[in-house]
Amino acid sequence: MVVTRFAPSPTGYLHVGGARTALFNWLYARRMGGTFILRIEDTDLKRNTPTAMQQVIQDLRWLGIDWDEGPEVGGPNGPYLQSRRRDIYDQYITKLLDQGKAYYCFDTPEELEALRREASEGKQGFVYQRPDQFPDTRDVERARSEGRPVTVRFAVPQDQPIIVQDVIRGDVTFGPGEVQDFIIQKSDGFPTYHFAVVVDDELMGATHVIRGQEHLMNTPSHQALQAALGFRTPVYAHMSVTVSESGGKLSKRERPKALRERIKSMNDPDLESLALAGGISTEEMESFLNKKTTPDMPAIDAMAAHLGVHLPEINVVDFFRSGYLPETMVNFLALLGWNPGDDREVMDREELIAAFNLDRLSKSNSLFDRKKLMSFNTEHIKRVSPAALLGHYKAFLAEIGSPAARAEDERLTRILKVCLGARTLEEIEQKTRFLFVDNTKVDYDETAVEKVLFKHNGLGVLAEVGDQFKALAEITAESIEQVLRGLADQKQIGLGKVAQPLRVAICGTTISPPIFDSVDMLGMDNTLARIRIAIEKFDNKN
RNA sequence: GCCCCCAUCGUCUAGCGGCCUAGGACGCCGGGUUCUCAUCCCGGUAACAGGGGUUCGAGUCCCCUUGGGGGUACCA
Repeated sequence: MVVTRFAPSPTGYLHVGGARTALFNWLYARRMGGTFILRIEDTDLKRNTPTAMQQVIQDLRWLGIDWDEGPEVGGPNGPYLQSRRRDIYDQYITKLLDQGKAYYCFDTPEELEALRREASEGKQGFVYQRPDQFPDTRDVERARSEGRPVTVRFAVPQDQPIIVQDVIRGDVTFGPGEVQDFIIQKSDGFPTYHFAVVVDDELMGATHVIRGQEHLMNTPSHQALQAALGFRTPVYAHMSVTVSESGGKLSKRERPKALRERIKSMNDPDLESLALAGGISTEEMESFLNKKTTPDMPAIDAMAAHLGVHLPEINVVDFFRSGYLPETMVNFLALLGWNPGDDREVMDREELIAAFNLDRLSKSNSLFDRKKLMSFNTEHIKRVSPAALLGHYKAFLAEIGSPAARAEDERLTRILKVCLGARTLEEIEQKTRFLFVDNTKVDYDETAVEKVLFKHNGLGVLAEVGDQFKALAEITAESIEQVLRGLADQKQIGLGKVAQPLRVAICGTTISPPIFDSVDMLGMDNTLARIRIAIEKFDNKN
């Protein structure tokens, strides 16, 4: 029986790197008919944010990654929040202490820092000196009374090499002395990650640990701990890392960075109103631009929205808000460091599960290519069922607060149908926003008006279109098409010369779904009203 | 500094000693379809990081160099 787990620390939204790790573990469990566990690693009080767990859970749900054990669903090996498992960790810490396999330390962070600095100045690696005699309980009491911090360190056996058998990388050997003693219990009484992960993976029965390459160096420590506690060693798979276009690990810092660069590239940014939009002070803005501090994500998002700039998506929720489908994300993320071994690329969850295995994971890092992601999204928009697409679209509209969110399903279905070929849901929303604004509130694009209405007798043609529409008995996309094509033929001009003025009149821009559908969806009354308004508004200016 | 991992088109990758004059996809460039945008169709461009071995034969195995990434926390 295969048991895998995803163990995020709740520090904020789930980012794509974490989503990929979750996905690989989930795919493997599903492929093998095993169990997938969600465990929250909240052992660092300083880093945890209260809502982060909910955000991570939401993001996983959106992706369609479900868990058999974990928060909200329970399970036989709970609790699934490490902060609620303190007594369990304490038992094992005591055991190691009693067996002389771990020892108390009283160093202050400052002392350790000084030792490290000294080592690096001498171009030496820092090695913690294990005392010849381990402190006893009296020493602990004395240290406590002196106000010194008390931590517990694991004494890593130094006589044997430790071999990590990684399914992706093969055997990786760490010589004796290369793995040094490390803290397993912090001075606040919480276990460190290294300890909690080992205990929980044992107790929860994890058979396979699929995680990022950044954990490879931690693995010998974990194995030493497993040996000392008499635990199994799970199968390890250290995946390649996903890097961003700007080089380096795909990081949450990219969004603030992109925004900062954008602001700095503006010749006269209105910093005051921008700070206001972000809900931060002008001092904070100053500090942000000088790379001293970074406002929180909502502030960054708000400022980006205020400027109308598109920040690179990093968190799963960013992709949702940009109009990507969960199917796209799952497919694309799965192909970052894995492939099915044939030429298939566009796949749904079931196909991925059926094809997934651990032997086809690649060793080298991969770059997150947004262009390819977009092409995958185009494919999935065409591939998912109309009902599923409608569901995704409604969720998207609600998330971004679009006025279209209130539209009936039938109307939205029509919109999706005529927008097939769109690359993102955002594109569809923007392209059909004109359907949801008041006739008098159409936002006319200056260059579009200039280019289409003022040239080639655009307004004149528009007036004729209006006249013919008024005379139209039956109103369907087909009859509208007949009118427009007939008019173009009659005037010996291209259809574009007829369609574009009409498009600008009803949409305000030169971009919309096919004009016949656009008119039909808007309704003839509204169309005639907008034609009249456009002519009144622009005729005298020509 | 030390330790570890990695290395095929711009990008994701196929390739597990001869099937490779290196395949696919995205991008890009050119052409076509079209009422706009997008889609769609056709064509093209483009890679085995460098140097040594091993072998009858190396993209595929070994070593070195270079480059990239990661680790070196009372973060996970």
